[in-house]
Amino acid sequence: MSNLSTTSDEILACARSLIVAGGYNGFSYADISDVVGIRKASIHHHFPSKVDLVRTLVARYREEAEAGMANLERQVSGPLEQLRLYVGYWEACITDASAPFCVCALLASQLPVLPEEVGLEVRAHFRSLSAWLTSVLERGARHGQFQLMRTPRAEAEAFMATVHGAMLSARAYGDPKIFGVVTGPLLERLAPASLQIRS
Amino acid sequence: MSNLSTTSDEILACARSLIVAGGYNGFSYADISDVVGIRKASIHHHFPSKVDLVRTLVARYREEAEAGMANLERQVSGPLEQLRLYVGYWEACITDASAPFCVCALLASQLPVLPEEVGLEVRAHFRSLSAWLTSVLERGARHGQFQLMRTPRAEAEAFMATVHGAMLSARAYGDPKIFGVVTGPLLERLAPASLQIRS
DNA sequence: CTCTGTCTACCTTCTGGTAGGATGGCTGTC
DNA sequence: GACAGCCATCCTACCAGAAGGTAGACAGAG
Repeated sequence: MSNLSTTSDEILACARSLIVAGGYNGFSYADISDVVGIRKASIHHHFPSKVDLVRTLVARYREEAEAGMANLERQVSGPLEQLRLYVGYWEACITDASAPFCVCALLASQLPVLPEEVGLEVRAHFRSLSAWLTSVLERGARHGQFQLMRTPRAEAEAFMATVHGAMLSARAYGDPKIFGVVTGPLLERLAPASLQIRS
Repeated sequence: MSNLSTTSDEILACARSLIVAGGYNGFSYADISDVVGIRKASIHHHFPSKVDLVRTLVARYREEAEAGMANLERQVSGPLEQLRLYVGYWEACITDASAPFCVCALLASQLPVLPEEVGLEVRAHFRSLSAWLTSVLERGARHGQFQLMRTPRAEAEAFMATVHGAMLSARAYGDPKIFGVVTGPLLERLAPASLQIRS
């Protein structure tokens, strides 16, 4: 508990970036071993199996995501501003290429070949993100800041799907700007210019 | 050239469904061998390397996609109806679970770990799909059937991203209906009820 | 008699995983 | 303070199986 970055943290961070690049079957213990500078067997000491490693990694990712949402709830008042910051977060990640894809979105695409335990964590992330977006949209609609054409839930699902699709397109084109092109209009549509003055 | 379904066609079809399930690193020659009922070595006779197999597979997928778009251009007059059929095609694929994901969308998510030749084909698909959607939206806007809030290109990118995101969500939730929930409003937004009468 | 498609048999490298030994810090006891 | 024991971490060495791929034999069709 002494140093800020323990070996197991390093392993998790490394595995995360490898998963973001290529998914569950896109990396091996040997890859981590190369990057972290540790033997394969030592990784097994921290995470007995690959499933353990990835389950832990996704669980931690989920915690961070929930913490991020809670933070937006506490520190940001306006629903529109909350969504803007959420999208802005990803725009920054993609632009600086630090983590240009959501771990759970990537893993979800391979759900059929994922170990069950990992799949469950991935699904849970989708549910919790969708639930938060739903609550933000609902509040925005109540306050008259958003004009929803559907139920908050449906709009939230569409919002989430579009953000994920925008990540994919940015990767496919190899152009971070496309993420902004796709997500920008999303916010404008929810809150037409006439309602945006107060934000 | 005698039978309608040659061995190499069977291999391609099998590989396609395996890729749709788990991506490039999610299947092996042995998996195909099991399904098709042929030895691994025989697969190598048709496709010397895995890269050959997947490149061919994606190239063929692209041909089919272009043929599908050309077909819509020829046989369907209204831009709105074209988009409706495009979305409906995927809705059907997802509902009957026959091919519940776009091969290129799935591969695009793993672009960083894809062999370069495959990556090029995948990108080409994104460009051609986006170009077709742009032209459909442009035509619809000219004819007054669509109300675009952005350039046709930007709307096309958003449309494509949302469809891909909807596939992902349907998979994540394990619920085909979510695809319709997300994509339905897409069309309504482009062509508000007041303009939809004629379609 | 060649060419296509399939086979068996084999190779090399990678993969996730295990066994067991060295090191070194922490704790409890005298 | 010295010492024993314990435990966490990392190591070397190994394993079985899966990965993609090759060599060469055989059968049948043209």
